[in-house]
Amino acid sequence: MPSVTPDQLSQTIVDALNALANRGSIAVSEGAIPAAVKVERPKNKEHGDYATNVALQLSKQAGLKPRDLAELLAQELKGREAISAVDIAGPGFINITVAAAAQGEIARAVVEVGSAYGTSDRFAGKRINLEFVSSNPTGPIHLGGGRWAPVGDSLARVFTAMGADVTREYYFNDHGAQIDRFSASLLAVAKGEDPPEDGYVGSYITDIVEQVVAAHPSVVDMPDDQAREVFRREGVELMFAEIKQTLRTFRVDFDVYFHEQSLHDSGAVERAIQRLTEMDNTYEAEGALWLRSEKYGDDKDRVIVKSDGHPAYISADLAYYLDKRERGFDLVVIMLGADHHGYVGRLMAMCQAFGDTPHENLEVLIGQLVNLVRDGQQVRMSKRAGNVVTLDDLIESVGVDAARYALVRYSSDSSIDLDLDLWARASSDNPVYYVQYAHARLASILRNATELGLAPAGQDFDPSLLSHPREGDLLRALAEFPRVLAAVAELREPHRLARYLEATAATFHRFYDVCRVLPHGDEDATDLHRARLLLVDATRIVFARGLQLLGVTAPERM
RNA sequence: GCGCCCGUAGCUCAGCUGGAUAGAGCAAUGGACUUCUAAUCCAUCGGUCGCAGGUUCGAAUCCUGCCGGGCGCGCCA
Repeated sequence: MPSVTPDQLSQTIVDALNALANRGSIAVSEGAIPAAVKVERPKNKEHGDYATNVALQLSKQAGLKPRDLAELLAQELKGREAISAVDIAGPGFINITVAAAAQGEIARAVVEVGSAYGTSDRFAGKRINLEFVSSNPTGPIHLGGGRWAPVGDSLARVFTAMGADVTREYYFNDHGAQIDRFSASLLAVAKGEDPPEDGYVGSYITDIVEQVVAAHPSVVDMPDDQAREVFRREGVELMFAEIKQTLRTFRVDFDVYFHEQSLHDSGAVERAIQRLTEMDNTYEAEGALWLRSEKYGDDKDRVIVKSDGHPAYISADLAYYLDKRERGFDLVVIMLGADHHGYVGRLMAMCQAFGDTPHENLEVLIGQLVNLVRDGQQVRMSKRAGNVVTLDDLIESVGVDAARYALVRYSSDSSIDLDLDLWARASSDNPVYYVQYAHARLASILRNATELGLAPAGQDFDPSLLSHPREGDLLRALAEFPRVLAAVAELREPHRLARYLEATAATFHRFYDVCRVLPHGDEDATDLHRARLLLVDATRIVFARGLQLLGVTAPERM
């Protein structure tokens, strides 16, 4: 008997609908029957293992009352293999109970494919560029951009699991006025002066000055222009190194570190502007060159070359986007903090001005702000950075696993307050420990089984033995995993994976509480022991894979 | 003034892109370890889903208008 996943159940229902239509039992036209129907897991256990609302959806077209259509469909489904009971409830829901044997097969199916379980080819052939964090090299990574570090990385991992060809990219804004302010700030501190207006402050500035002076003692005797240049070059280099180190510590490995300066040096900016001009998407006015962004949905037209002849900030973004597309990416995703959401309109307009399709070739994801809370008080100032809270602050307070998990656990649409005391705690209050503990427990059972010389059921596996309600719950949870990964990829929402793992951890702990896996003392091992061991094996695989996709370690012991 | 995000239990947040009696953790109270990790489990308590309309078989979810909070609205980057 094949295993029953929600997708397979959906297919079974579609087949049943087609059978009814072909027989003329329902008057639904060929194309009206969907390729897939919604199969849900009812919250109420009395509503079976799975439920579908398809009778409610199709009743109007079929010219039948929902319950009558449900009745016809239920009769059609009843004879099907793997389905043990079909009931109609409420306005026309069809509640399905799956045969234990078919459900038990899920354990075998998971173990057979191992860590590949849940992957698919739905993004096969798609080349995706993910740009995230992209914190300026004028200071440590702040939490606005830092929130995207684990989220973007996790998305990359899931896209890859869906067959996509993914590039993680970090954009260094190492050109322009802010870098000037940065080097001016370094110089001022070196000379014992107050930093300039809009300058950068914080102990990290002093650190950099000390390092630059130590490496280049002569800098203190240079004229300001020369000294500023040394501070600029060396200071930015030190910030690059520090940012990369933070990311490495955080287990976020970028494939490309892209420097804004290179777009200006290579002439890419001019080429992009020329391209837009050829497409009649620019015009000159008031001494500046403008992009016709309003025509493509932006609030207003935007200056791309200022009246002083210097390119505006957006000009590099034009060139950068074009560069990504020319490198062959079908989809360009840019992840920004909420403080940059005002930029979305012009980015989308830019995309369209190049002849591309917004939301298809370019997506901009906005992450709301992250606050840190300690002792019930919002952490406002960083020792390091003076005016912002940094990713390093979070990592130092709670560790890499908890920091990654805490940032990836919530919808990016919500601003969040992270309680540092909670996330630093090694207890069940802390969701990351709760999930990791489930994995450690599973690993422990498998370890003990090995010591007992007991192996999971193999060819002789009898899936119908896994008939305990807790086993059914756990099997259905495992069957959800592919759907969860698909939702994460489609919606670009990795927090769904974290929530799934938490719910599945709870399901597993409940199973563990009442279903003894290994034989007691000198008891002989039965087929049930070995079947449950297979289920444990499958569950551990899902936790290991899920945690890996979140970039969080899956400990063997805790 | 305009735009984006949020508003769900005392607190922190989910809610499978419209489904059935709205969920979890924490906090509070009371239980469960001679057996695979108690970093666990069970029970109880806790709600006008910000407010008001609308759409339909059905709305926390979609639409409109208010209220409240966050963040933005530059020839800065």
